[in-house]
Amino acid sequence: MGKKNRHFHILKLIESVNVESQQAMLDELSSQNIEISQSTLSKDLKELGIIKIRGKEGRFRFVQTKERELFHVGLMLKKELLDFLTDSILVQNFLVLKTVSGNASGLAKCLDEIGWKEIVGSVAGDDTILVITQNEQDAKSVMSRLDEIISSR
Amino acid sequence: MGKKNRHFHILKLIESVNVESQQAMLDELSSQNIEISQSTLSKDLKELGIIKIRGKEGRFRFVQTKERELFHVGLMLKKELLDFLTDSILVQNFLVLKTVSGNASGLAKCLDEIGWKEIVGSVAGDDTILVITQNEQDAKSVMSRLDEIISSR
DNA sequence: GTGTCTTATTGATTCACATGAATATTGCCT
DNA sequence: AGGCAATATTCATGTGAATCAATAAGACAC
Repeated sequence: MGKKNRHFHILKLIESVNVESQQAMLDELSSQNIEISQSTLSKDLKELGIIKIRGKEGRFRFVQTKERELFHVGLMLKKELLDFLTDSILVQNFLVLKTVSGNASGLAKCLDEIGWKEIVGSVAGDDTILVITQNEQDAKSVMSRLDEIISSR
Repeated sequence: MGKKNRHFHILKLIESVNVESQQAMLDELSSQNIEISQSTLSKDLKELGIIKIRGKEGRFRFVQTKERELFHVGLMLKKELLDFLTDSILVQNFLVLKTVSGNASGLAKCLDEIGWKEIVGSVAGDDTILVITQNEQDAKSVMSRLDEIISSR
């Protein structure tokens, strides 16, 4: 069972079951045949941006912080969604992004969430995204930021 | 420069420039500051399913085979798109797949292209895919195939 | 503060993957 | 067939990620 899948299960876990400690999580995961050590779990939680808080009645809960969700979105952009980007064209203060068919909307949403300040908004079809910026400078900036991420893959 | 990005450039290359040998490719790539050995290129081409054929006038060309494009789609499903799958629900001969918002269409297209025989067709919205099969048995089969891929990530 | 339960970090290890040099194989021309 | 150019494969190596055991650090009750 891979790491990604384990993360998926951990996220499910903190939403549904009431776990109050990492040990409880380990037990739950174990019952799903996911056997990991406490140190690995601790790192997983860190990666996922999950923290422990004290809810009502003094009970503990684990929740995912917004910052880290965003961090996660950033990773997603880097590792996955950009694989579907096939072309980018600069047109004045617009950036036209071409993607593998069907993936424009997903990539556009991701760009939205990441909230780069240069981007005013975007419209997505099936395989094309129109990214709108205030001026040509900003459009260029977005393009180079994307290029940078892409070439590091 | 990562492998994925290199693959991207190689695919671009065989569409635009007329390269008739791996050596020519290496030179082209080199002019883009991508320096790799011939053995690495050979492996890249294999992964991408690119073969050498003799076109008109006896000139050689490199093209991507359909089989390998499909293989690539399979990898994409495995490595990337399935990350956006958050839930799957079996309803008689339907499978309802929930995804991260915006990614339903991309995943559905991928499933279409992969052409599993159990799948009659699919409809995708923003975050939901309805996969239609002939009967409950087929729907179950699709679900377990997806599960298998997911848990191996 | 002390002790205990919980979580984070460190250090060592393993493992998979990517790569290039060297070599083998293939395919083609004569 | 022989020989050459192009491509594929093998083998050894390096690198980074993932993991766990052990330990440190932190939180909290008393």
